[in-house]
Amino acid sequence: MKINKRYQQKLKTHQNLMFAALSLMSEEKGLGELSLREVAGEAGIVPAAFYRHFKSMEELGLALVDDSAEKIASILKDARKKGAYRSALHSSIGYFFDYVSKNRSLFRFISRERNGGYKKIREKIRTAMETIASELALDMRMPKSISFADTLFASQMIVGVAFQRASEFLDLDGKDHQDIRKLKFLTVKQLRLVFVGTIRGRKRIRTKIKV
Amino acid sequence: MKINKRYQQKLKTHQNLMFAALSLMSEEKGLGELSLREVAGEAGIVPAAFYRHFKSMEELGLALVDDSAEKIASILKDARKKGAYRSALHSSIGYFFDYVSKNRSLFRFISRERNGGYKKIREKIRTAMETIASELALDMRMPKSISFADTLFASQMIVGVAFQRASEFLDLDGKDHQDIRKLKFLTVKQLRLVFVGTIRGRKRIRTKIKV
DNA sequence: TGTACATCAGTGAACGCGCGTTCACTGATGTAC
DNA sequence: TGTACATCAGTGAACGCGCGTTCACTGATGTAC
Repeated sequence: MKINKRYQQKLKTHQNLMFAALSLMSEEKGLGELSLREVAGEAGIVPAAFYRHFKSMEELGLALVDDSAEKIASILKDARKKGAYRSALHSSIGYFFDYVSKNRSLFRFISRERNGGYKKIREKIRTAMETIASELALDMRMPKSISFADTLFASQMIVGVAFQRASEFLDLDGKDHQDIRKLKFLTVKQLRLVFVGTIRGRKRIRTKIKV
Repeated sequence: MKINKRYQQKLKTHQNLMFAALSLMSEEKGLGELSLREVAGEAGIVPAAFYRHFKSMEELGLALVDDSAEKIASILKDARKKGAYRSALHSSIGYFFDYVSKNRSLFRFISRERNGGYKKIREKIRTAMETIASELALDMRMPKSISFADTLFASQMIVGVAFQRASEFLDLDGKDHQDIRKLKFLTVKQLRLVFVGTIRGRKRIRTKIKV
């Protein structure tokens, strides 16, 4: 009973193409700035063969969102497991930024295409972020007085904050140790504010607020 | 005393180029997807003449950030003035989304390039957002117990939320009236949470929080 | 197992196209006298 | 005011280049008998 060699090779090339695209993205280049030819070249196939796998770069991008979202979700799940006995916010944040640092292209891709690139891709990323937030909400231990709806809303904000800060983090990139410390501090502060707002926001406040 | 006709014409073309670039951006195209030739064409000059004004598209982009940030800042300032006697958050939000709707390309450009495009442009946008947040902080009436530093931090979050939601708003674009209502509702809720978190966050909270 | 045919991922050449950039130029505007 | 020269925004042609896409093809792998 031989397994299908041809099919396996195709899967391999498929993955090579996605990996190639991710690798070719950088500080200055997103999906939209990549050419089909350079991606094919990097993946070790001829440009025409690209079409055996995707009908356009946009389609490759959509596949890449699926892939990246899955990886990020499992990374975060893992981080939550590891941090199970360390509930302090700032140590969780430490883990998170470590992961971002070790998976630059992944986070860069998602951050960049979240508001740029193709509309379909933006929408897919937003859906994926919702999914990640839902998973986070299920794992989050909030006071019993907080409804699941509020927990979910908080987790959506947390995911939003995390991705935005990850994007800023990637631009600091190794150097600027002082700036990175500041960014982490601000992230902790911002997330703490989300928790405070969620937990203390049950009662109506009356203040002169104007925006 | 004749004014300088040649210089005025140059300024005009300069503005035409920036306007052309902004107009050519759309749901699917950011600065990085525009070609020098199409921008020059739209502005009514020959490609080679582009170089009389900018040495690259990136430089045009940087000029565009200055321009857009200034416009958005004055729009927001205006909105705050108009809303001076209507302190309710949701009516301010209403004004804001109206402005976004009437200045799509402006907000689209900033949202898109904030995390995508060229690094220099990202940095310039972030600086501009800081400036806008500072101006907002000065105008914001917070309880006396809140320090200016905390007010500033809140205003930075508000600006961040506003731009992120503006970006999502632009993708709903006219249709999906129900989704737009939901988006506005979520924005109000999110901003309210920022205020609650800021005002009630003075005292330390102790809860089992894990991220 | 061996043979004959089908499948199909990847090839390689070719195409027309728009791109960024260069260059010598033009002619209206500005300046010095 | 009139003249002679300088400036310089915009021109138009040319360049070499990488692009996406098409096509008939190849040859290893898979399948039917």
